[in-house]
Amino acid sequence: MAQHSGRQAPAPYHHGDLRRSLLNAAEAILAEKGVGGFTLRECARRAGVSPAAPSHHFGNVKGLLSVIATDGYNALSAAMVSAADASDGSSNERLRAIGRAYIGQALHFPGRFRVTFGQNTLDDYDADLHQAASNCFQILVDTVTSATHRNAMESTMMVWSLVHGFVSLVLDRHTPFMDGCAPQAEVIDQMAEALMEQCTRALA
Amino acid sequence: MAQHSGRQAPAPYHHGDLRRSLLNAAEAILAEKGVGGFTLRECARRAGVSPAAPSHHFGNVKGLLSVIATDGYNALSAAMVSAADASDGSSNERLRAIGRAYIGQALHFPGRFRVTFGQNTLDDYDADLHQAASNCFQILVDTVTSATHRNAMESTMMVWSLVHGFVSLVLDRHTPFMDGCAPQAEVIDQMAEALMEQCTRALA
DNA sequence: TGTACATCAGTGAACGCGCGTTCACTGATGTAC
DNA sequence: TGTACATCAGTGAACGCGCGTTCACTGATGTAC
Repeated sequence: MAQHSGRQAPAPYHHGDLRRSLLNAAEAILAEKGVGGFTLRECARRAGVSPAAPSHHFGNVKGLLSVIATDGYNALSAAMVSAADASDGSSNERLRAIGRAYIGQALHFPGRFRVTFGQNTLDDYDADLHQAASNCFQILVDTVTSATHRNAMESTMMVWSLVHGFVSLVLDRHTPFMDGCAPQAEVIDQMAEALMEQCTRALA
Repeated sequence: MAQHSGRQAPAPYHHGDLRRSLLNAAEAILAEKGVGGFTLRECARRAGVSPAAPSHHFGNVKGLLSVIATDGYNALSAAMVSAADASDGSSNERLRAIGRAYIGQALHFPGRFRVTFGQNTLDDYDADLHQAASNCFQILVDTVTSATHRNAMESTMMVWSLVHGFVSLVLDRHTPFMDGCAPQAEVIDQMAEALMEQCTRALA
């Protein structure tokens, strides 16, 4: 790769940052084709390296997908926390904020979302992955709990199921509410907002 | 295949009912491995025929999956209608009944559910498929509409997202509410019931 | 500062594999006369 | 009823393909002295 203009982060090795490039390529493929359409060879191809290169960074295909899933949980946790903190601070607004954050992360990073929450073909004993998933769920539980007087677990699953179902339907193109009209982000956002509104009402 | 005891439906051809056997095998594979793990060859293997046999009934792999998806929509429609009719008839009970029916179909026939609602690799121009999907959605819309005074489309997406998200999380093993305890159907049913209760409250 | 060596990132060819589909075929079933 | 023929379900070998991973390797970078 030729260097572009200006000072960049020093390219430490041959490629620069192949690990990052491979992860980016992987997310792009996952977004386009889903987990079932992902191959390590295409990932290498898009990053411009030989098919053997990824093994130096991730071992094998499960290793790479596990890293993406872990990153996905951590990014989602960070997005939810910062959205809640940026809200007006009422427990209800915090709840809506993390709902929006979940939907936003899924729709903006569908590749990551699909491997994070899709049918699990990852290493069941990856400690980092478990920890990241557990942290993420805890953020949801805590926020929901402080926004409702109802059963905490039921309320949490209510919120989670709702936002998870919505983004799943949107990503998988089951969107009859958009019939005909081109997939405009605005229509989706409005619907998401309406769902969160109904949801907080149910938990009030 | 040797005939078993007693009179059976007459075996019309060589295999008997290969078409049905292939569909059953396909659903089993899809339930175990998801759409990404499905192969036509394994399907033929499980049905006990050569790899070329399925092409006589379905053309190719997309053809088979499209039939399963169409069947999935039709079975879901039938299940929702009969559940609603078997309820006490109040619009709220009808709504809960179809919610339960959706969850029940998905959890009892996960293979079918995954291909019906998963990331779409099917023929976009399959008229039967479109019709079945459209009918199915209409049943949902009609039932929801008569159970709420709120915006029909928003309410419909609320119910659909909720049940769809819940079964997706359960099928993909994201069930922290069952932490540790073996996956008991009872725990899942209780949670589903609680979610439907909260949902109908939101729409009341 | 120079030099020898260890480490490490990436190469490219090769492996064995299972896949979807095609093909000419076989043999059973159905039908016209 | 018998017979010739058409139809149809399923066979099994073969095809070309892309896959994940392995392997010995190359050449750049880092380090000890």
